[in-house]
Formats: sequence, C-alpha cells, structure tokens
Amino acid sequence: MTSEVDGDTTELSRPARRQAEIAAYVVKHGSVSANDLVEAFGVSVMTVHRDLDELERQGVVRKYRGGVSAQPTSVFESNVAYRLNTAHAEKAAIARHARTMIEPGMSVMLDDSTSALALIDLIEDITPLTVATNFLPAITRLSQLRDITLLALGGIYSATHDSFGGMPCAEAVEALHTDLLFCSVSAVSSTHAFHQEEEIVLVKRAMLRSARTKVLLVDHAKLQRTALHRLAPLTDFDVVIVDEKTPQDLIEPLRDHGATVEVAKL
Amino acid sequence: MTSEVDGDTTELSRPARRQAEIAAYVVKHGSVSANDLVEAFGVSVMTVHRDLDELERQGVVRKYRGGVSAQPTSVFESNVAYRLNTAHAEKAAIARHARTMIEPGMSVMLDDSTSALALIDLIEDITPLTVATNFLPAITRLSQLRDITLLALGGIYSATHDSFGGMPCAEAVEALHTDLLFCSVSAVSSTHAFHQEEEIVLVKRAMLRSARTKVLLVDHAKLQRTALHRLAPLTDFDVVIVDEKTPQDLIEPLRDHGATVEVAKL
DNA sequence: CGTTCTTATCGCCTTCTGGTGTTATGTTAT
DNA sequence: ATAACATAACACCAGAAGGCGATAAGAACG
Repeated sequence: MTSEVDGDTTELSRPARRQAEIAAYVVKHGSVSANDLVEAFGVSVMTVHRDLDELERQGVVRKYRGGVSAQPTSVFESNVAYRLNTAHAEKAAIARHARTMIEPGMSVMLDDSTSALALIDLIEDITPLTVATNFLPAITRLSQLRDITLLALGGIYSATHDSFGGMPCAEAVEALHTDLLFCSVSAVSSTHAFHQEEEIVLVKRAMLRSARTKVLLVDHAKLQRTALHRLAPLTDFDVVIVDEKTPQDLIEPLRDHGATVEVAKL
Repeated sequence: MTSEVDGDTTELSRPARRQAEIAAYVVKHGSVSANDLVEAFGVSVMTVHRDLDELERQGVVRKYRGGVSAQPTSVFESNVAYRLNTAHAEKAAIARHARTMIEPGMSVMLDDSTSALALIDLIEDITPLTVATNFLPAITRLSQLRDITLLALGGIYSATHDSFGGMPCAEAVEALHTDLLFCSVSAVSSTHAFHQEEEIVLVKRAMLRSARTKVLLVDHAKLQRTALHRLAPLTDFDVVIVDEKTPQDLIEPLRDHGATVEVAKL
C-alpha cells in the first residue's frame, strides 16, 4: 500500500521510503517490536534495525531493548511533512523564474535551501558571475564551475542543514554586499516569513541586510503557515516568487499586504 | 607502465594522476600541442582536451589554438593534484606524529595542505574536537564525521588550491583563536618558512596569529629551499615536525637557529 | 576554401557505491 | 546460564556514475 497520491514518493529512494512507512507504522501502533516490522515489511532484522537507527537519529522514534516507541507526533509530522514535501517540479520552475533576474557581472547570494540548489544548475552560463553561499552542496557544485567566482560563507557546520551558520557566518555575510539575494524559508503567512530555528534566522537576517535586491522563493506548500521565529515582513523582500500551483486566493492576501508577488510558470 | 613504486600514486584517481603528469610534462616542455600529449600518454585527443580543460580551470596551463603553454611554475607547484602525488608515506608519518599533540576538547586549525588532509583521517576518534579549516576537501570530509565540530573558514575559492582565501578568509581566521595550528609551506630554509603566493601568505600569517600552539609540518623535500615570500621565522612555530628521511645534517641547522624540531617515525 | 584544430553528443565499458542479507560476536534480561 | 535481542563484520548484487573513445558538427587559421 505504497501511497500513490502523486509523484511525490517516487522522489524518495527505496530505503528512505520504507523508513517513512515504518515511521508511520510505529506512530500508528505506538510501540512495536523489531520482529513485527520484519514481518510487516518483508526485510531482514538487520535492515529493520538500520532503518530504526536512522529514524532515531531523526528523532522520530525511540529505541529500547525489544522494540521502538513513537515520539511526540509533532516530531513525526514535521519530519514526514518535510520528506513528502519534495515539490520538485515547482522548485525547478521557481528557479527558472529566478534565473531571469540574474545578469552577467552581478553578485548573487544564496542561502541553504533546495531552491537555491536548483538555481545553480541554471546559472552556469551567466558569466562573469560572483556567487556567495553558506550551503555546502552549493559550494561543492560551484567550485567545479569555471567562470564563476565562488565566495564561500564559512561558519559552524550544521549536519541537519548541511550548511554553515552561527556568528562566524553572520559576520562573513555582513562583510559583503551583493546585488541579489535568493532565499527561502520554512513558512510564510500573508504578512511575514518564518523559520523555526534561531540560528538560521540569524544568518538569513544578516543576508537580508547585505543585499540590494532581495528575493524570496516560496513553493505553495509553505503558504498560510507559520513557525516559531518571525524572520521578516514580506515587504522586506523586493520580490516574492511563488509557483503556479499556488491558489489565487492565497496570492491575493500577500499582495493586499504590499508584497510584490510573481508567479513562476512551470 | 603504471608506476608500481609504492603506494603513492594509488591516492589519485586515474584521470587525476594523468592530469598531474600532463601538467608536469607541460611545465617541463613549456609549450606542447594536444597531439604531442596524445602520443605521450596514449589516450585519445578528446581525453587530452578534457584533461587540459581541467588543468586550465585549475590555472596550471593556458590553452590556445594548437596546444597549451605552462603558467608560471609557482602555480604548478601549488597545484593540489601535484602535491598529492609526492611523499605520501612521509606525510602519513608526519600526520601520525601530529596527531599525538591533539587532546580531546581542543580546537585545531588546519591550512590547505595535503599534510592536513592526512591528519583528518586520524582524528576521527578524538572527541570532542573542533576543527577549523579553509581547505575544501578537508571540509567535505569533516562534514561527514559525527562528534567533530567543523568550523569552515570561508573566502574566495581558488581552483588551484581547492581552498578559500583572500581577505574574507583572513578575517574569518582573525575572529578565532584555536589551541593548535597545523600548517605547511612550500619551502623551508634553515631559518624561515617560505611560500610563493602572496594570497596564501596572507591567510597563513593570520592563522599564525590566531593559534596558541603553532606546528609546522615539513617533509624533507621542502628543506633547504626558498620561495618568493618569507612567511615567518621558524622560531615563530612551537614545533617543526619533519619526516624520518630528513638527513641529520639538515635538521641540525634548524635547531642551531632555535627551532624545536621533532622527527616523525615512519 | 580547405585544412586543422576544437567541441558536442552518443554509447560502451569499467568502477564505485549503496543497500541488503548472512553469519558471527557481543550484550542484556530473566 | 541461557535465551532473546542487538550489533559488528563480511560478502554479494544491482544500479549509478565516471571515464573513455568514435563520430560528427563547429570554429579558427592560412
């Protein structure tokens, strides 16, 4: 009974998908033994343990001798929401739209978001170009490209985000001033952008101060939601790019509050 | 004719090794055509061009219609692939010796040297540990390790060194103060450490100012040589580690001038 | 205008890696 | 002490990725 809702799940690798299903199973039953999972999923006990170790690392379950128990549902829900939220096609469309804003000779700052990563694949032929980012996958890819000046924003490495942050990063950001900033957040209300982690907010705020034109990249799944920390009002961004699947009645409120919203065509 | 001398060359992938050899060939001959290289290395013209593109990206050669010419030798010597090729066993020994100086809980700074890279493979089980470096391969590897706090020193990416430098990097270094610094240079006389590139000297000097205990890692091939820029007197380092193959009569002068020299056993 | 050099595209082959089960060893509970 | 469970170490397999050359199209030189 692999959910065939839409193309989402195909984005996940086989073990990742199974782990998500195991997580759902554990949350549903509250507490199960490893052997139960062996039967339920038709894999070896070893593989079950490996999956459970990974889920425990993510904070979704707690292991004890004889089985596992579910953690508070909020953790599970945020985890699954994150994993199912691939929105791959939408992000590519947003990236294509963002790309049109970049001209040769500009300096561009990217934050640690998958949207930024999608953008990198498109800017290869804009030369010359300077790109500054604190996102390790982005740094790795940009380092391979000729004709692009890469400015790495260092800092304390976070395995969760695969990026650099903290005060050292904020300081590195503050020493710059780029023409453009593309950044993303985890939640967007009709008036503000939000993020759940203070460390990240610190860096993103610094980025907002260090760019002339600020662009917010938002796929529709993030709209009408909030998170712990209010990052900035949407009017702080020069442009907010949303994908085509965004319902019109979610776009209007943003515009009513003064935001400049552009819709990326697929 | 794959050299079976010792374990050295196995460190590089086949294309990387060939590229390093091509680089050496070009430097030696000053200027060669693509067809010359086809004959000399027994690969197709297409592969030669791919290799040359990569070497040009690294700044080692300059392509023109009909062939390539060498860049100033300083660039070649700085080239990472070239450096990786040399004195592998000695560097491992030096790294093992350096490792003994690291205690759990310390903060360690590493520069963009292959010696530093060798050290990384040995510190995995020293926990907790904080490591700061501007060397991209080092950053990539350290990011995989749990229990190690990674502090990336950002800056302007240099394809030649595969590391970050320039003023942004120097500033990032200056904001820190680590317990230890392990660094390497391209040349060491009986009194001073030298390096051929000003940009690099800038960063290394900053590192020297930002560490309590400074350790210089030197394989014997670098002794009794000089380069354009004088980095610092050897007495600025608390310890100078050399490998076992260093002739005794090269070690004595260092000690006579006040340096603390330790010999790494193979 | 043709020759020479360069680049793009494709398909083959090799190598590497990730994912898995099996067996063996270690650990905890009863 | 012994059974149940967990982990470690090894080997296998498949799919992905990388590296390479052949061919063909493109660009620069004389």
